[in-house]
Amino acid sequence: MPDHTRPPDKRVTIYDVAIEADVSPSTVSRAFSRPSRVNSETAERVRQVAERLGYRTNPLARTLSTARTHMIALVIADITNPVYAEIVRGAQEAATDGEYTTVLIDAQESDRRERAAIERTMPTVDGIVLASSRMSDSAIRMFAKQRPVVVLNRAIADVPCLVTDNPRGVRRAVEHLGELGHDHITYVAGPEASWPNGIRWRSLLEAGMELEIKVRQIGPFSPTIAGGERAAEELCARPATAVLAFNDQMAIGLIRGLGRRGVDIPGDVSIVGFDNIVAADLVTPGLTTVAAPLYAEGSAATRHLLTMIEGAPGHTGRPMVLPVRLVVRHSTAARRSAGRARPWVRQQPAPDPAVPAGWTRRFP
Amino acid sequence: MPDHTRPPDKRVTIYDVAIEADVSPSTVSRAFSRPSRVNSETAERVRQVAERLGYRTNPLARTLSTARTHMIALVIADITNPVYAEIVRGAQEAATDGEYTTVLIDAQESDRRERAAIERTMPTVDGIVLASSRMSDSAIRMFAKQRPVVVLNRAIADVPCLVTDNPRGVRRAVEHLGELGHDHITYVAGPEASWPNGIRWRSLLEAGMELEIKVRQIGPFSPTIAGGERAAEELCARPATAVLAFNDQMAIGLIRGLGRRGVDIPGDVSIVGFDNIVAADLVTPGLTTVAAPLYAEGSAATRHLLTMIEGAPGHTGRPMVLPVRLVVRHSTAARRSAGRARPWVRQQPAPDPAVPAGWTRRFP
DNA sequence: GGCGCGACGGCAATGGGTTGCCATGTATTG
DNA sequence: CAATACATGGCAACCCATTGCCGTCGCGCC
Repeated sequence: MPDHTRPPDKRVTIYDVAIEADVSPSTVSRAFSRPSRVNSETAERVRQVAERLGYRTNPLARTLSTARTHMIALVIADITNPVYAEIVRGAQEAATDGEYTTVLIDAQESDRRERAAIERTMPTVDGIVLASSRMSDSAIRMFAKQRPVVVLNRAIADVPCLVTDNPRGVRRAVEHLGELGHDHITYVAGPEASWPNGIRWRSLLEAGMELEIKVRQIGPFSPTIAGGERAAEELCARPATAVLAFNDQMAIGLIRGLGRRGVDIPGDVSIVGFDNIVAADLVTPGLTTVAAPLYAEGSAATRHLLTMIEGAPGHTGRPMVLPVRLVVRHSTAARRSAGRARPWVRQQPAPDPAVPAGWTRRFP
Repeated sequence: MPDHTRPPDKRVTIYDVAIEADVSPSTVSRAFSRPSRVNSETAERVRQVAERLGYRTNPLARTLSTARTHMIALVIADITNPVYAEIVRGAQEAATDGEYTTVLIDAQESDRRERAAIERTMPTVDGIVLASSRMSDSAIRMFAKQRPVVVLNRAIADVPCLVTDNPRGVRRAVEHLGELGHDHITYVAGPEASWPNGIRWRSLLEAGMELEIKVRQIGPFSPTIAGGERAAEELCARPATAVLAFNDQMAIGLIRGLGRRGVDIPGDVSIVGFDNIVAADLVTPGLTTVAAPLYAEGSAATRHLLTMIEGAPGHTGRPMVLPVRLVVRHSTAARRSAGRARPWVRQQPAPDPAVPAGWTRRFP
C-alpha cells in the first residue's frame, strides 16, 4: 500500500532508502552508481526498497560531488537559419544517447552575445559544441582551456574541429558554372567573422585560378534573406553572369532582389548557394546549392565531445572533414551570350496582382 | 599582483573570499545573494576581494541548497519547423533577462519522445514551457503538478495557457475567401494530437455556419511539406476551390503538390495557411496565411513561467490569448467560375528543364 | 594453525553555497 | 533613562550523493 504518512513534497533520498533497507547510505549510493562494488543480493534489496519508496537519484546532488553535470552546450549563430535545425537534431540525438542534456544557445550572429552566453553557461556544462562561432580564435581557445570544446565549421589549431569539405564544394560549384560557359564568378560574401566565409572565398580564388575563371567579391552582407536582397542592389551596379553566395539564405535574397528588378534567373545570372536548406527547393527558380550532411555534423561533433568529456584526448590534428555535394536545381543555366558581361536588360518587373483593400500585403 | 601560489585548477570559493575579506562565509554569500542583508561597505569590500580573487559563484552548489537550478525547459514539437525559431528566440530572451538558462527539447512530433525527454529533464529544471505539446491533457497535468508549467498553443483547464486567437484567425481567413466568392472550404488537417488542429477545424465549422460557407475536412496529414504533398494527392480525388491548411508547411506542400499536377493556384484553388513562416513569402505564389506573434508567444510564456517559479500563482483561468492577423499574398484569388466546384482542368505540368547529366536533381 | 587476500559495508569527509537562529551593538521611542 | 526595534554578522545545520579509507569476516593456502 502506498505511504500516506510522508509529506509528498519531501523528496526521497538515499538516507530514507538506507533506513528502510537497513544499510548505510553509502551502500545505497553504490548500489546505483557502482553495483559491482556491493553484494548482488544487497543491491537487489536496495533497488527494490528504492523502487517501493519512489526514490530517484538527485542529479543535482550528484553533480556537486562528481563535478559532472551531464549537460553540454550547443552554440549556434542564428536559430532563425534553418541550417541549424538538422545540426541541433543530430547533436541532441547524440547527446541523449550518451545520457546528456543539451542547452541551446542562440548567439544571434553576435560575438558579444555569444561570449556572454557561454560565460554564463560554462560553469553548468561539461562541454561545448560551437557551431559556426563568430568569436575570435583566441576567445575560443580560452574556452577550450576550461572545458572540452568541439568546433563545427571552422578550423582552429589545437582545438578539435569538424568541417565540411568547403574546397571541394566550391570546386564542384565552379566546375558546374564553368561547364555552363561562365568565365566570371562573383562571390557574395557573408559575415567576415564567419570562418566558412573566408575559406569559401579562398577556395573560389584557387578554383578560379586552376579553371581559368575570373572571380571577384562583393560584400560582406548579413547572411540572411535581407542581406541577399541588399547584395542584389549592389550587384545591379556591377552586373555578373554567375554568382556564388555565402549561403542559401543570401542566395534566396539575391533571387528575390534580382527578380524584383527584372533580372532573369538563370537567364541573366546563375546563382549558387550553400547549405541546401529546405527553402532552396521552394523558391522559384529552385536554388542550385552545395549540400552538407547537417545531421551528421551535429551528431559527430557531439559524439566526439562526449568522448572528450569521458577523458579521451580530443582530436586536435587537422580537422575532421565531412563530404559535401552539389545539388543542381534551376538557378543555374548556360550563359546566354558568349561575350562580355553586358548590363542587364531591365525588364518591367511583374506588377503586383491586385489585393483587396484593407488586407495587409506583407507582414513587417 | 596575481596570486601564483594557488593551484589554478582549484576553484575560488566563498571560503577563500571570506578569509581574505576577514568576514565569515555566510557574509560573503549574502553579499552576493541578498546584498540588502549586509552593510553596504562590507558588501563592497567583499565584492572587491571576490573580484581580485576571481571568485565566481558556483551555480551548482547554489542549486543544491536553494533547490533552484535557474534553468527552464522549452519543449517544441519539431525543431525543423521554422515557426519555432522565433518562439525559441522569444523564450530565450525572456529567460536570459530573468537570469535563467533554457534547455531545448525537440519532441520530433512524438508523444513518447516528448514524455521521455521531459521526465529525464524535469529534475534539473525549475519549470517548463510546452510549445505545441503532443501529449495528452492528463500527462501535461501530471507534469504541471510537479513543476510550474506554461502551455503554449493549447488550452488545458487548471494549467496556465497561452494561445493565439485561432477562432479570429480562421474567421478572417474565411471572410477573405468568402469575399473572393468561395462558398466551399476544405480543411486539410494536421496531427490529431495537435490542439490548434482541433480548434481550427471547430472554428472553421463555426465560421462556415455563420457565413454560410460549406466546410469539409481531409486528413490528418503530417504537418510538414511532405504531408502537404500527400494531401495534394488526396485533394485531387475530391477537388476544392478553397483550402485552409493546418499550417504553412502543409500549405506549401499543397502548393507544390498541386502545382506539379498542373493545378493552377490561385486560379483553380485558393490556399490559406497558418503561421506565416518565412517560406510563406518565398514560394510561388506567395502564401496567404494567418500570422501569429511568435516572438511574443515565446517571450510571454516564459515570462509567465518565471513569475510562477518565483512563487506567483499562475494564471489558470481561461487562457491568455494573443492576436493574429491575416497576411494576404497571392495564393488566394476570386473564384474563377460561379458554378459548382468542377473537376480541375489537368494541364500539362511544366516540363523539368534539362539538367546536365551526372548532377543530382534533388537531395534526398 | 597462521597468514594473506578479497569481498563487503560503514564512517566520515567532501563539494560550495544558503539560511534559520542567535548575539551584539546601535538607533529610536515613550 | 529604560525599553524596544533594527541593523549587522557569525554559527552551524542543511541540501544529497559520492568516495577514500578502514574494519570485519570468511576463505584458501602453506
